[in-house]
Amino acid sequence: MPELPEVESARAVVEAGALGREIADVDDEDTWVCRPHPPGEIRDALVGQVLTAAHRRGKAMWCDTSGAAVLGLHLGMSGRLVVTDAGGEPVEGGDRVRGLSATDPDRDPAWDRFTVRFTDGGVLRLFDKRRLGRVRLDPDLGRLGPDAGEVGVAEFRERMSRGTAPVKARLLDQGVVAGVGNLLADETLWQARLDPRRRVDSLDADQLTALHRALRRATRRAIRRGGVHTGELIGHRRPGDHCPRCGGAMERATVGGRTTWFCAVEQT
DNA sequence: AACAATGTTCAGTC
DNA sequence: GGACTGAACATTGT
Repeated sequence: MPELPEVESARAVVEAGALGREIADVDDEDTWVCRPHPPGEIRDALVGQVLTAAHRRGKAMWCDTSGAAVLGLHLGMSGRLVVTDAGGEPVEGGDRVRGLSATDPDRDPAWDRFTVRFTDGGVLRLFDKRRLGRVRLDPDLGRLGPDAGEVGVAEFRERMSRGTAPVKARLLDQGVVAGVGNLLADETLWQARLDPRRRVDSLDADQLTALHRALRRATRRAIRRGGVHTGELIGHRRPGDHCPRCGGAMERATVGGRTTWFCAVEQT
């Protein structure tokens, strides 16, 4: 699930429910998710501290603590954050679409990959079926581009137009602009009526400006509505589907290594 | 059973 | 060295 909008939801949940509570214990035994930290290293850095702020840039999220550590959280392909209060009730915050309640049958505890327990009985957990999420101390954010929902038009044009890659591949490059995933990229390119396979050096200034506007619109709209799966193009990504705007056949391709759906009539 | 999956990274190849 | 591509990563769902 997680692209920028989902991560923003997760960040809001942490901000609303996990700040200022003393950390009693941490389960960091999953050495794959917590690599390169050996078991106990993250726990030792967090126990006795409180989280003081929750930040996000693109799909990267991190928490400041009262100690020296910064806690980096990445949801990967399928990760979600669940914060529960002392009574085990999930904290509401940003995830309006499918909250994972404590009683949700979908919430197999075997998929808890990282857990922070607070002294008041509350819990913050990373729930991740595919285990591609990542927890680490002092994450390196230096290679991330500006956030996709915040980047200005001039900087966007300058960063996007460099090189010769297909425009979708460039959108997915987190070092160019941070936060765009496969679904948001398809949605954005569809809104901008651009062929995902087009090389960035073939785009003129007007098209780059339109792409910027489409990206910010799609990103902010998805945040507002609770996720990328609220986009207009979702549900039109199967063989035989049609463009919700013009009715033309949706076409499938592989661009930037990802399955790509676009309207072959309108996206040129 | 084979393949795709909303992400990142690393090994290759220009 | 930079830009770019494709496979690998771990696991689940179709």
